[in-house]
Amino acid sequence: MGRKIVKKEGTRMQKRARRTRKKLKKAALDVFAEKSVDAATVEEITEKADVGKGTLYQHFADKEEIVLTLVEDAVRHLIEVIRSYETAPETLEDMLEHLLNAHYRFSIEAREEFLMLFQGKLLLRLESDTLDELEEPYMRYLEAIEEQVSSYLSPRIAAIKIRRLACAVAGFVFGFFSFAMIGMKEDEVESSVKPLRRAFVHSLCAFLGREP
Amino acid sequence: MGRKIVKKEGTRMQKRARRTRKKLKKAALDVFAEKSVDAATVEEITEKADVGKGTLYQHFADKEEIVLTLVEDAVRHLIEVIRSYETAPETLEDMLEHLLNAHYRFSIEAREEFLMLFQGKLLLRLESDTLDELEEPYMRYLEAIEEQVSSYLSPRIAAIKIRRLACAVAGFVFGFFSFAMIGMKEDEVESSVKPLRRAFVHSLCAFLGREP
DNA sequence: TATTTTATTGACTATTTAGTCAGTTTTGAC
DNA sequence: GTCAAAACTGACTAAATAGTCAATAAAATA
Repeated sequence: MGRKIVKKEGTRMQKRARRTRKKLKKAALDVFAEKSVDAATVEEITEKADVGKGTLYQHFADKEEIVLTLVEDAVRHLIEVIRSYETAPETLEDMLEHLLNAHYRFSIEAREEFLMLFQGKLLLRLESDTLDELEEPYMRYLEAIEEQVSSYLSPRIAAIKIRRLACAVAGFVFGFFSFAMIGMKEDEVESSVKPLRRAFVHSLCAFLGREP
Repeated sequence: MGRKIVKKEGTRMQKRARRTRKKLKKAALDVFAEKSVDAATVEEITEKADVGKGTLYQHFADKEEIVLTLVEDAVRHLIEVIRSYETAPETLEDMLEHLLNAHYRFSIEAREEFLMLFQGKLLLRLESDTLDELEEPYMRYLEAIEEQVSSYLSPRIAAIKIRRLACAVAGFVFGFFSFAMIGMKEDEVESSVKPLRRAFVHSLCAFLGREP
């Protein structure tokens, strides 16, 4: 019934709707970064967005859909950051260093997205009663990492090895920050990134350097 | 009021209570391994344990307390595994390899504990509205890793560097498995552990090998 | 066995929360 | 201006869920 059909390419009205949707997404992201997705409530979101509760349901079918939307946005953004560099890295080592840097930048500049993405609930799903629609963006993310490194590798290198590399990169970044947030002060985290990055990059190169 | 005081060191009755408590803990662990702690319900737990709902509240003050208890148990168990070896590793490299092995064994042999421990919700808490009582076991865990490696290191080495190492180990293990569970098949995960472990251990040694 | 103490139970309450919908406001068309 | 369409609203409903408590069962004691 009340679905938006008619008209077509309005201006004022559509602009308003887009603004509202944006406010909702921003508010939801903030909430999801603080609490687990399960613990967050729809009213927290709409209140933070300063809109009525019903408005959320005009823009999203249910809570699940806004989560999915935000995760997809965040992954798209992260992939963008991963793919962006002024000059293409020369060597595999440089590329890996770029990848770790990119993740670090992302964790700083898009803190909320980073926190939301890397809540384990989203990752460690086994008997997922929730659709694995949510896994799909994460797979795209792994594939984006693989795409970046694969051009530096002999095409003879086994796909599984590249997959391992991607898991190692993603896992290390995500895991390290998780524990660093518990065990370190803010500034210690920052100063830890550089030396560990070098060491980790070296190990990954060694890993790939062996037989294909 | 209804608190267990009197008597002292009963037998039949206390045994029964202990059995019930054990059933509750086992059931709760299973549930928490599958769903996020937030999403799990008390009735799911008591039903799985095959006891009345009220029984849980005789053994635990509230949901929070059973979570905390389980996390503490699991961390104690993980630390035990980390500390156990027939012959003490000779070198730092061996010790690091042992640590990664221990984590892998733990993830297999105590799958439920592993999954519960490494749900991001438990890790990535910032504005924790929940008490940071939950963080304490994780800190103990980091410290247990530090304790293991520190005997191989010059006492002049900076504490922050050891902390970084611990975060790197914990983060890598936890993060790698999280992503591996999405991106790999069961058997691929297993075969990926060994080569990555070697590479990672090498890099950590290199990391510590530099200036103290 | 009769009595007391402890453990267990599950119906019940109070609260929270996802999702709805009739009514209101804003925008657009004429 | 008037009317229609779209966006927004928040009180409301239905369902779920944490936690309680009077009643019951099991065990210990005398």
